[in-house]
Amino acid sequence: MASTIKDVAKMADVSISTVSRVINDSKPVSPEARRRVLHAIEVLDYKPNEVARSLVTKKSNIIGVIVNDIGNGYVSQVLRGVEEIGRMFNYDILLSSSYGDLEVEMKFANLFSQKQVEGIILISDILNERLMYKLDQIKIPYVVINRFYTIDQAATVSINNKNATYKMTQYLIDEGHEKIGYVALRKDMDRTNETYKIKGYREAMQQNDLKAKIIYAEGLDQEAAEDVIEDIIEDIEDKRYTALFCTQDILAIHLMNELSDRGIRVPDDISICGFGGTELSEIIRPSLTTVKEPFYDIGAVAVRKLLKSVEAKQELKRDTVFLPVEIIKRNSVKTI
Amino acid sequence: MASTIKDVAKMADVSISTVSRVINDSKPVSPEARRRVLHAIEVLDYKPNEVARSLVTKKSNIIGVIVNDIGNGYVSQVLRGVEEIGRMFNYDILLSSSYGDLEVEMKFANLFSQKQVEGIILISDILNERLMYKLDQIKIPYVVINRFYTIDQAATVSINNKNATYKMTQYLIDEGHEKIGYVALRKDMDRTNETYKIKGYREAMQQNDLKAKIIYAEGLDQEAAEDVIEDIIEDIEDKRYTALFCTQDILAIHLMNELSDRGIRVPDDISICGFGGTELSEIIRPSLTTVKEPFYDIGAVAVRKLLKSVEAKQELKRDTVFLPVEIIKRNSVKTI
DNA sequence: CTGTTAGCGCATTCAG
DNA sequence: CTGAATGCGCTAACAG
Repeated sequence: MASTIKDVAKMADVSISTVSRVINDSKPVSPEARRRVLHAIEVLDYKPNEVARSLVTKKSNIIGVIVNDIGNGYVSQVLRGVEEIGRMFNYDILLSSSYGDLEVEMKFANLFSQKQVEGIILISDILNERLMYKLDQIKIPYVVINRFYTIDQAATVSINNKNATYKMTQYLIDEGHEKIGYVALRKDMDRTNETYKIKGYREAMQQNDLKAKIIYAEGLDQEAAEDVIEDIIEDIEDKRYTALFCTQDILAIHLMNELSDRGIRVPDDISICGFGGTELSEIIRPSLTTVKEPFYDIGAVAVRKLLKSVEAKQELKRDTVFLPVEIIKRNSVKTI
Repeated sequence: MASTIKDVAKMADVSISTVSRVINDSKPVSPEARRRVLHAIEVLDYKPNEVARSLVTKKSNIIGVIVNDIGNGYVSQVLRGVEEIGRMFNYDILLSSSYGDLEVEMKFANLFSQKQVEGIILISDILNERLMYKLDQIKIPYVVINRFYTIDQAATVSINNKNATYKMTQYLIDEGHEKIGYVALRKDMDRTNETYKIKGYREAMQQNDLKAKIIYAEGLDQEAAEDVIEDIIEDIEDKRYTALFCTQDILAIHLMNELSDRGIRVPDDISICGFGGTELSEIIRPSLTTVKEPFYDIGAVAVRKLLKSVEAKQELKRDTVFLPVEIIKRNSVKTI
């Protein structure tokens, strides 16, 4: 059995209050008593029981993180930021993965609430409004991180999607491209960031007197990429596109694969760029020119926002913090 | 303020013991009392405080997971298994990332111990013997998951590395390859699994009267791949290798990239295969033939082993559980 | 079946 | 500066 504050008190021949005081440095203790206490702590290898402490202080120093899927590269990158900054604030992370099940997420919220987490971070690709409503009800502060959906009613950290696609489109134009297609994801579009992304693209095209052309994909996987390519293969062969700007790296990569299977070379025959800046985009050949989202920073800023409000005991501001993106210029885009 | 057991008792007009009994279903309660309690719980939206409960039951239902880096794909895949199975046992996960700092890992162990975790899972690429020693001392059961190092003194889950490389080598031979090189990682080799991997490869070669040839890489990154290729480029051009078996997927992919840069086609000019079965191996073109390590299962089995021993309150068996691997046949290997 | 009591390990009044 | 006493929210004897 691990030793308790009582054991230390007995050994140091003081009361448990005194021991508590030297541990927390909460009130003056005579040098002599302190010495004895410290010595006893050392000898007994005493470590305060955080559970007992939490019960009385009502501070668990734990935040809950509910993610869609830890195995997802995006999620785990954001999680890095959350974990590292959380730790700087002396908070531990209770982690759970919902695999997209909304009901499961609700259960986790309850569980975490029972474990007295001081706040929750949601990292997901889906939107769970009921969960947010519930968290509001039980008054647990939370920050939402969602790559796809636009969140308005909660504290969240994101990038300026419109600005991001604008910049990339402008970059392509600066490289001499005029026939640029944007491959968008058609899914729940009215509530997702895709709307903003398309706006940024359109705006850049318009301002350069270029014609915007949106190509819709039904998903991000290989199959979706195949469909897209089949739809536009003739246009590509007829050189009616010099560049394709994809809404996600993974889709861009699948597109490149499909193109390559059909003997179309990137970037010689057509330029491709992505969005995300995932690890993949760097390793793939040709390496992918892409918009780098600051995943780590998003997590870091979110947790900082959360914990600052927790520590200050004042309500979380329900706004969106926007972080800057970076255009990573690599080899999938050719200068014309 | 959230409601407590007292509030429920008062509202249901029973004692707190009765409330506790219906919550835990620990002792018979009259239907009438139960009804009233349940009603009160419903109305007050009462949720038991797990911290208080932990304090008295001495069960936190939390396990600590110390990882090298959550951002690492291997780690996050294993973590999936740990999380999902842990949850089946009704355990939550306290997560921390050490980024390879041994001292930091020691601190986490202390922290977790103070938070009364019931066990710890170590997922790492490095070896921290002091940490294991410490966990033994403070008597926290733990399971080690380490892709690289061979662990003998602790409970661990792994694959049979020798058998795995044997099988892949045999597969290559079955495909008609005779001049097969094995690209190994030269680093701490006497304590890592590389030794076993090489053994498996050698054995398969020997049994087929083929000459084994080990090529050493100094790392897994692009630079290391470049060095390897430079070392053996002439041998490759002279067709003195028909296949290269790489000790890790990522290295195989970098190798493929380097080869492609030099105009050598995979698998037409040379076959390549990897080890790991990471997401990358599937997406890359040509898709990589590889040994698939069951990352998810490794995590799942590890946590099951840990929790079974915890629940049974009997000491963890300090052995290695071996899980089967699978040869994934894709397009980077050509039949000769 | 039920209520009273003690106590988990600790922080924090309140006297001294 | 220090100790005794109280209670955080809950479970688990114990007595009825």
